[in-house]
Amino acid sequence: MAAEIPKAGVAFLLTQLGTQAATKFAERVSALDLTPPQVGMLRMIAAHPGLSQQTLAGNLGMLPSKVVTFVDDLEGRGLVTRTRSTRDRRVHELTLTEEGAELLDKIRAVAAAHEADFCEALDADERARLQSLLERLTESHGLTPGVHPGYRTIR
Amino acid sequence: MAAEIPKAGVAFLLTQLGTQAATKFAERVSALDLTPPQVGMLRMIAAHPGLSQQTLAGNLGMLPSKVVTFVDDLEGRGLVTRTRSTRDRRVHELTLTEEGAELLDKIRAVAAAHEADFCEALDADERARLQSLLERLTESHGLTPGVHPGYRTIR
DNA sequence: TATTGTTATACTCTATAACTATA
DNA sequence: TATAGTTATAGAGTATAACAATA
Repeated sequence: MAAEIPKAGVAFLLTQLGTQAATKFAERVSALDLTPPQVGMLRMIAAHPGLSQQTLAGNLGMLPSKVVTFVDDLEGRGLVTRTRSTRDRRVHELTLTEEGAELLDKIRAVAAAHEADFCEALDADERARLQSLLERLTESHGLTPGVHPGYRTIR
Repeated sequence: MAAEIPKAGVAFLLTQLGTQAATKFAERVSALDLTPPQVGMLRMIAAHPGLSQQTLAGNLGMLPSKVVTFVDDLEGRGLVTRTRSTRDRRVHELTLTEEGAELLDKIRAVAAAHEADFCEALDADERARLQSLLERLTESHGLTPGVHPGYRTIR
C-alpha cells in the first residue's frame, strides 16, 4: 500500500542513531541531575584543572553567558569551585571538588552502561570494527575527540 | 600537559557524527529554502499521498500545530496542496504538486551528494560494512526506517 | 582600550490550551 | 461528545548587548 521509502544511507543512519544515543544518554545522566553539556563541563574541568570560564566556553563551543549559569549551578551544589587567579584577577579558575570528582566517577559508570546497552546487538568483534570505522569518519571530519558539536546550538 | 581524555566509545562517536551529519545536511537543504523537518514532510507526503495532517504529525512525531505552520509555508510556495476530504470534511488531504515532486528530486540529489561527501574517507567496501552494522543497530533500537527522532524536540 | 565574568534584555521557539467546523 | 485543523498564548530557551572589574 505505502509507496517505498528509499533505503537510508550511512549519513542518515548516523543522524538517526546519533539522536537516539544522545537522547538515551541525556535520560541516564538526568538521574544525576545533570544535562549533557554539564557533563561535558565536568569532564573538561577534570582534564584541565584551573582553566578559565572563557577557555571552557571556547573548548566546548558554548556561550560564556551560558557557562556562568551552569557554573553557578554546579558551584551551588558543591561540585565545582571558582578561584580568582592570582596572575590575572579577572579570571575564575575552575576546579572540581572532591564531591565533583566522585560524581564524575558515577558519570563514567553511567557512560559505560550506556555504551554497553546501546551496542547490545553487536558482539565484541563487530563493535571493534564499528568503532574503528567511526573513528576514521570523525578524523576525516576534523571532530575534536571528546567534544561533540551539539553543545553549540542546533538549528 | 593536558590530562588524558578517555577514549570515546561507539555511543559517543555516534552522537558526534550524528550531529555533524545532521548539521551538514541542514546546511545543504537550506540552499533549497527547506529545513530537515520540511524535507521529512515532503518525503512522507510523496510516500503516502492524500494523508491527513494528523497522520503526518503522528508519523513524524511532530506537533499538529507545527504541521499547520509548515504546510502553510509549503502550500504558499506551490509545493503542496490541501484538499478537503469528501469522506470526512474535517481532514485535509495532502499531496505534492508537480513542482513539489520536482523539488523532491533535487532533495534526493542533495542527499546523495551529502552521503558521498560525508563518507568520502571510506572506500565502497568499508561503507557497505558500516551501513550493515548501523542497520543492525537501528533495528535493535526499533527506529523507524526513514524517520529520525530529531523531529521531536531535543532536550 | 581590551578582556573576564556577569547581568539584563530582546527574540525565537515550543508546547499547551482554546476555538471552529465537522462528525 | 469527540476529532481535524487552526489560532492564540504563556513559558522556556538562546543570543545579543550592556555593564563592572581588571588588565
